[in-house]
Amino acid sequence: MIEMNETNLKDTTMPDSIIQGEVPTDSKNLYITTAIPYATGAPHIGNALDYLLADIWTRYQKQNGRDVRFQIGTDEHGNKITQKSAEAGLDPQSFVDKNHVLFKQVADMVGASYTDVVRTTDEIHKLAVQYIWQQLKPHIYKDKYEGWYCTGCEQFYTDKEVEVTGGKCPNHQQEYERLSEDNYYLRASDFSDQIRQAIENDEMKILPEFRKNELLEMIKDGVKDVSISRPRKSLSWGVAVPDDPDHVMYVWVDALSNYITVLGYPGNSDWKNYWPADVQVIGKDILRFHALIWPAILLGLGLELPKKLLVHGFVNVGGEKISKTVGNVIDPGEIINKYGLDAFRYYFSRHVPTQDDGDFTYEKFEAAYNGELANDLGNLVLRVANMITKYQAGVVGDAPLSEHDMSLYHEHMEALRFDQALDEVWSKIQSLNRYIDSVKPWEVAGRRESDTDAEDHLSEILAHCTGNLLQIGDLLVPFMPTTAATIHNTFDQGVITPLENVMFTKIFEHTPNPAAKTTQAK
RNA sequence: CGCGGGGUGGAGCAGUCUGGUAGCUCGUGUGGCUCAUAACCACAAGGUCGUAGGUUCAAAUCCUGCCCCCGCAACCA
Repeated sequence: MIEMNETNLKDTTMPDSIIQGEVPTDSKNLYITTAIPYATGAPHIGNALDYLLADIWTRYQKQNGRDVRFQIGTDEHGNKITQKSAEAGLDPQSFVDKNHVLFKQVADMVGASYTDVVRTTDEIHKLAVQYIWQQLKPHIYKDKYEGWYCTGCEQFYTDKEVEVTGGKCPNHQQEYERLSEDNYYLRASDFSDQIRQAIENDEMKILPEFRKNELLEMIKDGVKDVSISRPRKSLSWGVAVPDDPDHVMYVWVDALSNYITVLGYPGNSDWKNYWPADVQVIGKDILRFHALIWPAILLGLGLELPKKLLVHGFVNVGGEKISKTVGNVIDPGEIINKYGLDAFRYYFSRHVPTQDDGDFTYEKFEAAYNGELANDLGNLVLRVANMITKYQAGVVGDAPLSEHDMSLYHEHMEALRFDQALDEVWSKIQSLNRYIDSVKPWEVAGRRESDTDAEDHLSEILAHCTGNLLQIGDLLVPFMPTTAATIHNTFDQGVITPLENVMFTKIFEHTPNPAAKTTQAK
């Protein structure tokens, strides 16, 4: 969806940063990726979080004048797909066609402004992956894989699984056999030192830092080679290994390569304008593959490593792990329908720590919605707009740009701590509420008949408020696009555009309504 | 001895690297204000900082032991 002709414009028409001097000034286009979920079933909140975090970074960079490409997609090969599609009475391709749409819908639902969509069953992807395999050949070797095999399941099981089940397959009630088969292996060990160094010196920066340390500890003795194929008889739904039709690619080379094949690698040289990726957003469960196997592939191809891996955590519900059997799955659509998209984006970007596990309950969500969005922000916008309408017939004086130092906000953004960046915005919102209470514009308005300076003073105050709100609107652009637009539309034109609706109407479905209590007390 | 994260007022967290009045948000109580969505603002109550010891003039912060919670543990995609 990126127009090709945009890529060469950057030299002549590089836009000025909206927020000058606050961001690094290298002018390269940026590329941001999300993990491609396995298209076996329905999307979950973790996928939504991937899309959201990537989108926040994308919008922030676009706001700063960058040209950003943002990829989403699905991983559509493997035995689980074959199995699930059979259960659903579909052929594998129809099955993934159907599921692919579900993931795309979630991305759309959370407002992700992606530019590219990749599917591992795309013809062009499969061809590119085979090309990649060819390039990797100096680092590929064939070896025996030996393990416990169930002829009923037609697959291998780990020692641990065999131990847990007492040596008998629970699905087929038969004993595992010791079998061996040929696998191709990627000699990731060739790149142990390079990978370790890239992680150590932040050339490929892993955020948060404790994940980086965890990983370095894990590979202090080197990176292990990894099996990257299966015999066709045990894995049919996948990309054929070039020059060896009896073998099919296992997930790694196929799926991880999506990050470059979607850019057009190797055929369309436009990929060079975007790779290496600026940020790759992943969940903590897939860090190892992205920090070890993926770099091995890239180094084998002679490509640069991604600049940053943003590792987010999991979302719990009331402290419990989300699980389908427990039935505590949360549906983004339900939240968005009731509270609105911006409220959803707000909660999951501020109250779920960007780089750690978070917790969701409807109580917490609603408390944040009513307390922070409706009371702090919505009410602030309304009270300022109202005073301008009431005291100045809606005319906004010259709003001086707020000279508030927002370097902390930008520091947090650059560090990919979106939660903390929003904390800064809210502290600004609170300051403005305090400011209004301390200067008491309504008293100033009341003095205008007797005090000739009052008129000027009042308009100064309201202009100051307007300037601050416009800045708050700017800062909210990456997080809450609609809200930011509403703020700008209201104050931007020199004359107040009255709000059509109250922002963030109070909702008390999961928290007590204070109105009931106050009435009773008085 | 597998690796890592964490235990701070009712709840959720910051502070620990670079020792020295324990801070923030919510909740609770009192008061103020009226521009505003029963909102906003001020003040107050409430913590022996998991536990036992050690170092120090001084420890949430440094050292040691112990207890508890939570992830990861390589083919699971």
